[in-house]
Amino acid sequence: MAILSSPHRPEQNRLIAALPAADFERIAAHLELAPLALGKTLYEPGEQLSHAYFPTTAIVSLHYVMESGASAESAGAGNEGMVGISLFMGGDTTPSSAVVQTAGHAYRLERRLLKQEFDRGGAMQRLLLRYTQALLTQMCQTAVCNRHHSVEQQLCRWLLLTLDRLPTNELVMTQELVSFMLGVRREGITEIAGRLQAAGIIRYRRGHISVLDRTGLEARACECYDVVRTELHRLLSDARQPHDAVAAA
Amino acid sequence: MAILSSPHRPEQNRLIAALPAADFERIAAHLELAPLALGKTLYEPGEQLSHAYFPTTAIVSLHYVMESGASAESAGAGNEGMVGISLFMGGDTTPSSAVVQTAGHAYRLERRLLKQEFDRGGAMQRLLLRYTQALLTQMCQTAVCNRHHSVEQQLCRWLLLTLDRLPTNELVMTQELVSFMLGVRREGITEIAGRLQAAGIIRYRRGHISVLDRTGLEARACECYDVVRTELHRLLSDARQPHDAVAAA
DNA sequence: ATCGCTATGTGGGGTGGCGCACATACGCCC
DNA sequence: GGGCGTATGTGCGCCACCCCACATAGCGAT
Repeated sequence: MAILSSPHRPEQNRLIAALPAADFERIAAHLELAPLALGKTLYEPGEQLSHAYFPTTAIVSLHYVMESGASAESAGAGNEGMVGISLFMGGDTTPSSAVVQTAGHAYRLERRLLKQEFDRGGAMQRLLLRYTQALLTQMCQTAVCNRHHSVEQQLCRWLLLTLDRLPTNELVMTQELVSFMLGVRREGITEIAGRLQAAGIIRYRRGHISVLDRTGLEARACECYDVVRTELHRLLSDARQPHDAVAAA
Repeated sequence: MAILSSPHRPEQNRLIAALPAADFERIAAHLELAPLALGKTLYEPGEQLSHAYFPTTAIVSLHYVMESGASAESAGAGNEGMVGISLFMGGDTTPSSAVVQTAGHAYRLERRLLKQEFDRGGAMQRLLLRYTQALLTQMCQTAVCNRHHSVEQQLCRWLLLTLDRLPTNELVMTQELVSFMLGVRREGITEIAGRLQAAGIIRYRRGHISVLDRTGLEARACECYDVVRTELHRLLSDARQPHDAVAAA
């Protein structure tokens, strides 16, 4: 219960951290720390968010549930991004939902304030649009990956992407939950996890998965991990560049 | 060779048609008609487009080609949309490519003019962002569809989406090309097409596919078609609403 | 009308992932 | 520290889809 000197800071979210001081200060007072419990649904299809969420330690899965009940993740969002694209893209809602995949915290910003800040056309807009493009890449990659890559490759990709959003090398996560995220059978995950453990790449016990050999994981993952990671880095690393640096080209 | 009184008009593209007169007139003179030949690549991974394309009769497939050579479409763009999201989203490039799937025409607008218009923060920005959200929905749906639905369902979905972008009920398209779009085996398409023809839903001959029974096609397609279509309609039908009509809520 | 390229048809063998039905065992809670 | 709920392990049979190797036939070009 660290009431005083909370260990939480908005800058733990990389989008917020990338904001110029002036922009940050304008919204800082309105950023509200919210604990996100595992399994909590941030929004359901067609439901409008009251706030945008900027995760610091939590990870949120953008999920689509089909009529049959089957589902799959199309992308995830952790400290590198935010949840609530539709608030500034103009659609207000989406047909997908957002579920907390790893418990933790996020800072949230009221819808109107986000929109207001976005409409200034400054750094926040630039950042959010670039992040949205990174999200597009992630979804595109998920689509193609689902088509062509084995479940083992996809599991490795997913573990790496999740790991990149965490400070430790341990995921608090049952195999059942992982299978839910990937939209595959739980038994399939069990079998593959067994293989990976036998190879010394991961170690797990009930509800915990530790990555021992990141390189090994990368070797078994498909190219999709690299594409998503590289593209995210590219889009956000030079996010402070002037809006139309391209005009120089 | 209708040199005089060209049958082409920019308003055949629904995004352009949705622009208010003032915005349209500002760019009208700069819209350049471009023929898009089947198979032409508009951009490759990492390559910056010089123009944004607003298809009228052409259809462009947003495609991702993997290291292995396998590939799949993550979304398509026809007269309901445009090609060149990354020009205004700030990333300039994407890791995917864009290939002409159905020959036809598109109006193109120079990169700088598009960006300039986008940065006005007016109707064009609103429209492009909403369209981008529709594209996100399409990719998300493709991802989940690739995971859970049969090739037959996916083919039906794809035929319907393509049909919606065409004035006729006939696709000029070999089965091989269709299989390339969906990222599946050509033989699989042959077999399914045979079934659909036997059921009187389609009729085909070398390089041509005619849809005879749209309802039958819808019955065999997965829900994904409806989700994508409905969401596109929702996002673009009220695109003329004030930017923050939501504030009234 | 014929030729030849390319699109379509067909079959066989292989396999990854699914669904189901359990056995086992970890670890939290009392 | 024993018990129980839940997470993990395992073994089937099955089917959609894959890969490969051809046979056939439509249709444009000459």
